Amino acid sequence: MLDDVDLKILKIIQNDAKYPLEKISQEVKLPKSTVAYRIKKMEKEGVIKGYYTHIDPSALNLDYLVVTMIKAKYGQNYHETLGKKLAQLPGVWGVYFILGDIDFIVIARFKNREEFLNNFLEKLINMPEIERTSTSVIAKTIKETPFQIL
Amino acid sequence: MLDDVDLKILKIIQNDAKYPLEKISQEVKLPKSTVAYRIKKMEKEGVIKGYYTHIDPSALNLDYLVVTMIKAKYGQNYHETLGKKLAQLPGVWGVYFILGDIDFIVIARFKNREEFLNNFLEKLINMPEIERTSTSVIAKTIKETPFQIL
DNA sequence: TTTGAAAAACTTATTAC
DNA sequence: GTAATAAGTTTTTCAAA
Repeated sequence: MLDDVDLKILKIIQNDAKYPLEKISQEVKLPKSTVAYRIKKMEKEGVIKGYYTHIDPSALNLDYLVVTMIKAKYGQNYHETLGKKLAQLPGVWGVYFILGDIDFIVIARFKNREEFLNNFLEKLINMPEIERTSTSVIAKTIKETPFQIL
Repeated sequence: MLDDVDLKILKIIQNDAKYPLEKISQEVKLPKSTVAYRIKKMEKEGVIKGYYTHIDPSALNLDYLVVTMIKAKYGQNYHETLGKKLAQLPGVWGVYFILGDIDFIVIARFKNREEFLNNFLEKLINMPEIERTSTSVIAKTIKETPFQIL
């Protein structure tokens, strides 16, 4: 479905969404219009899902990061509803459903401990689908490049 | 440092890096040149760290996702060196240093179980700084929007 | 730091192959 | 799917406030 040229294009734009068509065309040695055609096609097919601006969280004082492990209560569709609820909590950017002793890993960002407690942990406690939770504070983000996949 | 207009601009472009200046200028009710000036300023100051293309990992068959918990051996600068080593492993996009029983949480993406074993786990095993590891397979990514912070 | 206008750069549309 | 050109947009520059 994707050939080498597509991959080369993706590799170029994944870290620089505004990289000019002209330069891409030089690097892949195809005319601008062809590169444009291929990019549009990948957008339509869902290979390219969007173009994001990477904003430094620290600039907004979002320096209180946490990872929370969640075990859901055993029951019918607890996982389904709980996953959705977790994804909607303010500050939460990552919700992963995993196989094992824990059911969910949630990664979230807050301004400070108070916001974490009031906007997040307080709400977790009131969710009936949750059996237990365990939160760790992230002391340092060493790497965070989810969209760098090539 | 950032005023309401800056925040409004960031909010618009965080999910659409290619949103035209003209439309932004209409929405914040300031001329294009002013909006351009502010964006450039935020780029220089590091508030805006880049523009990424969101590529669907499934399009590249990167559907084997894992979360690995790592405990480092007790020692001098094990954490520092280990953190760097983990960040360089292929497939790894998230490395978080946490406070608690575990030292690192690593999130990575592979094509299949074999690539995970050969390119990742095999290498972990050979790192002398590691005390023990525990890996969970992510059954479902419910949310993953690290750069959506506004 | 803001602004408007002009220039430069970039993207899209069109057509043909 | 590729390619060339033309048309249309968007971004950048710049002098002035």
